[in-house]
Amino acid sequence: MKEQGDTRSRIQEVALELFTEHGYEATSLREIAERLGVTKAALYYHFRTKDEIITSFMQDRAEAVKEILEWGRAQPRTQETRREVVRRYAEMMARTGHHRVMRFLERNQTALRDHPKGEVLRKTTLQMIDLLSDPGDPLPVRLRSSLALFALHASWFVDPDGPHTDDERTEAALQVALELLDPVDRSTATR
Amino acid sequence: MKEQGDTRSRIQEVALELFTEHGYEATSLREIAERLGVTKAALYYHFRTKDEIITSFMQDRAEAVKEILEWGRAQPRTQETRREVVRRYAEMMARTGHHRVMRFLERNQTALRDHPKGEVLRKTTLQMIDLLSDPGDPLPVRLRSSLALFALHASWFVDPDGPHTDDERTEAALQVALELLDPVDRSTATR
DNA sequence: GTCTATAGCGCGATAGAC
DNA sequence: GTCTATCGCGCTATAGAC
Repeated sequence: MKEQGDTRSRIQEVALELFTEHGYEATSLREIAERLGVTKAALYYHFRTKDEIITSFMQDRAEAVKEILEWGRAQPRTQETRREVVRRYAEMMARTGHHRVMRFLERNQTALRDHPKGEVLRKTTLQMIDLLSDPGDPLPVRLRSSLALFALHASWFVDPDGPHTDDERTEAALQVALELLDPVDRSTATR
Repeated sequence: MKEQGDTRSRIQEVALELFTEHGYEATSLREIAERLGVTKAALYYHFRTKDEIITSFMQDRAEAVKEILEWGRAQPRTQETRREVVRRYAEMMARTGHHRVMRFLERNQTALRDHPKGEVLRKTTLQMIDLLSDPGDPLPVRLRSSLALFALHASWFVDPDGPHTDDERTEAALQVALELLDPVDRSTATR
């Protein structure tokens, strides 16, 4: 996903928005073309299929997650490593607009069920959860790990009309995710 | 959604499963009919449109949530009320299979974007969040409320191949949701 | 690099027999 | 209550002109 304003990038930009807003299957190439002021056939010059449009931006998102994953696996399996993994994920997210692609993926889970790149991206997310807790841990622990990761994504869509800045969203996401990762002992804690 | 095995119920059952698994738009009436061993035309005897199939099971889910919502609004706006709202939601969920319809809704967000019943169900969920925290509360608080509700749904889909019983899922969901609702003061808490 | 025109297909939905 | 047969539509994708 380049920031450049060439036709190829503009197609990706508009497609990601429409696919997220109205759904991948529900969005026709005609709609994308109309929004851009060109015809369907023009899109086929830049992308060989409708599928290739989404492949193009899911690819590098999966690679960004894999990078964090590999760093985490090379570290000792401590709680501090887990905290750092979450911090790196949050930082990457804020830096790359990762959450926009994740939202697209989330809202088109069913349509992308058998999509190779969708599967890869979903699988890396599951591996992130397995890095934040052990697969054999009790269900509440597993649930908290899943929610920690989900919190990072969800923070961008809570109170969408609220006055929250991007920095506030990143900070809130990180705070809540870290809480979920290190639940305090409630039997001795003060309220 | 009756438990009876008549054709109408079986259509709803199969449709909900396929719509959740492969997506509403991606699932054709032909597929549903084939799975049931009948023809498309037979479906049209029981439901006038494809749309009506999903309307039929989203309707009463929205009403179940509204019931809890109305009870909660009639109570004093205390933390104990909020806890009880979450408990009642969890109980209703375990009792009615609510989570299956919520998962369907979640995974077909885009397709159901302009669907009247989908909007109602989504709106009642947002109103639940507004019951668990004030719309003006700081972002982390809002995020926790959203996650509390999401935890109740998500608990059914974490570790899908794990050995967890329905009771364990309900209990874990409730525990984590209540934690999110009443975060302890970490500055004085013991780890 | 973008156009017009169209092929080819599967969809939701309907008509009417049994 | 379920069948066969079919209609009309909009979709992805392609061919070939400019």
